[in-house]
Amino acid sequence: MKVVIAEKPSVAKELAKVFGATTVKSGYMEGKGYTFTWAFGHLIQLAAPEAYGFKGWKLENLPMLPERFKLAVKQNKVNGVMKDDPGVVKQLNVIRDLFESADEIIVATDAGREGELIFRYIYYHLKCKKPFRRLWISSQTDEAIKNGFRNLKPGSEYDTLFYSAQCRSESDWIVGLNATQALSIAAGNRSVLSMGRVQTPTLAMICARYLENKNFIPQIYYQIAIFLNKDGQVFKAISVKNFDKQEAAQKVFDQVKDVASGFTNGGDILNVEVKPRKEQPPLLHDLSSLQQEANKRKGFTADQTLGLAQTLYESKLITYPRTGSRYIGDDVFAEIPGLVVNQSEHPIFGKQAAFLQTVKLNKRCVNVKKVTDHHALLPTSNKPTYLPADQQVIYDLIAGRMLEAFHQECIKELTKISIESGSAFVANGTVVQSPGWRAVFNQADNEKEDEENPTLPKVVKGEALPVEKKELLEKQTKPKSLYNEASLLKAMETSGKEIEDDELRQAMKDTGLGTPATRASIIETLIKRDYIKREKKNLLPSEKGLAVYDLVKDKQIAQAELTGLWEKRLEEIRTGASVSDFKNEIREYARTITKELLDVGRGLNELFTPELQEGDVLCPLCKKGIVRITDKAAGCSAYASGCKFVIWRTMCEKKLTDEEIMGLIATGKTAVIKGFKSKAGNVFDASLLLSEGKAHFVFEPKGE
DNA sequence: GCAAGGTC
Repeated sequence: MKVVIAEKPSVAKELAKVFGATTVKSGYMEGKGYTFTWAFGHLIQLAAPEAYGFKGWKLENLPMLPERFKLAVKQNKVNGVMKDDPGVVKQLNVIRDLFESADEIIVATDAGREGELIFRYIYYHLKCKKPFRRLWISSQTDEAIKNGFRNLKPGSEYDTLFYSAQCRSESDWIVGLNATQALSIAAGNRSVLSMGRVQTPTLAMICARYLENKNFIPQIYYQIAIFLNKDGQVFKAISVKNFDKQEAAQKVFDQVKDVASGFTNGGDILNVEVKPRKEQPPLLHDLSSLQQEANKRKGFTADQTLGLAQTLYESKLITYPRTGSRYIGDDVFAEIPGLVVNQSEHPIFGKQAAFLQTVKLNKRCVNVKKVTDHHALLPTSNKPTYLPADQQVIYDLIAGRMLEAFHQECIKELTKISIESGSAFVANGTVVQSPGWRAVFNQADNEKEDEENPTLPKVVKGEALPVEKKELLEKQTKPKSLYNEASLLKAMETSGKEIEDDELRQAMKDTGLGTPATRASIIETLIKRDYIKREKKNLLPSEKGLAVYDLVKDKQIAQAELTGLWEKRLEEIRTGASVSDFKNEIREYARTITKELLDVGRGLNELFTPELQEGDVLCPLCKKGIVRITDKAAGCSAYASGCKFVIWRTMCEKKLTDEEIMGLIATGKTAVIKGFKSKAGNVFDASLLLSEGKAHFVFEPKGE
């Protein structure tokens, strides 16, 4: 018997269908001498530090560098305790039994690095020794599946792909877990200060943009606007030059030959330039562009959009959503006319669907070389009947984008009129002559230039027109806007584009920061860690996020380029380069970053220390308010009362043991002060311990 | 209590 294992149930079922294996069993399907089973993504993952004896978060464990990594079943948290995921265990048992009875395994996980890892981790975890061959297809049409099965590859051909995947996985573990624990421990182990190859550069991007925006000093500049009249139609022209100084602008303003200054026709038309501009339709959606569009239009978060798309996918209304490709192959293109027909009744774009049936389809999105693990998002041949409003929005974005992508160019006419009236002016206007793909959603093009005319009258070179009005405009330069989810997702995708090195940039372009499937969860992680928060549509760093950013911004772990560097090496490993060289470098880097973070992380203590104001607490002895003294250089704060007792606490002070506290209490007095709030938002109770002329505040975070 | 990567 041959056992086919897919990455997810939907793919296994598609494959089974093509083979006519229709008997449905628990966790697999069978027929015609084949069984088709599936995983749910990563069932097996690298074991947690505890598996290597690293118990708790302790300085002496760091850096954690397991000699050989162990594999473990994916875990879930149940009532605060990690347990093997029961659904995963059940499916693994199915897979184990099938593998045991198999003559041969056919690996049909997604055609990519992670797909290979998903299978190999299961295979090695089960200690399976059966021979396996690899199915490598990037679409699930019958033709592609049949072809793929006729061309199964020896499993060993993908060994180097597995090594690169394993390196990715282990490196993220080594760097992420060590850096996280190092920073958290250094900052006093009061909360999780997570770090990672993807999340930290993402945080850095948000913080850097926030600071740039906040510290931006707007420059004032001046322009002059004049309004000309052509047979009753008024249009606006702007001075060609911008002026930094008001006086210079005023001088030009005074020279304008307007009607009020006694010039009947003071605007000389020097030139009229008319240029057509063709706008190609946008590419089909991948997950990231869908998330961006849904965020821009409807304010959906990346996470919401992913969830809605997943539901539509499970209802078989759209193709696989976690795709990073915006292209399809010729096999899928053959199905497009039918899919277009399906949209003919659609209330928003049914007419355009009907129109598309009468013209030749634009093949811009058809390029099988640009199809990666999965092709671009499309509606399926199933027609939705009723959908909840939010699902409908996502469905429409996908179906509408399909119509746009195969539609015709939008043709615009750009007109530029050059005018002389004391000095040089220019009037710009754009007229859409043929909307083409823009007719699908019929939405205004929001990328119009500043001060542009909606329509311009027909004027000819050599004419002179009256200048009816003039205005002196005071303007300000604007900072780059804060990140919102749409612009952040885009920046995560293309962070490679700002890299000079060509090869690096190429490696970066295919991957970006994170993957389509994980970007939404990276954003959610940053929010969960209190590093960033949503404010209206924007993503803003918190005080905690900024403090962490400030400590790590110059380190490699905060650079988006790190992913590019890794990708380049991983690709080399895939083509046969040494695995151990890379692994050794990663270990070395983990030692370095651990040391560095342990060192600088102490600076974060400040974040977790309550801010006391004078008068907040009265000294139990002299009844006077306390004052805070901070010595930034030493990284210490002290609190002092007016009486002979000096109340103090240093930031870097060792936490007192229970015995020590009991000893203090035995000799002195205690007072408990409740509910201090630190900058990071943690609430503390403090015990004030008085002893031998000194007193200590002992802060304990609440509810941890 | 940690990463990033999949997917339900």
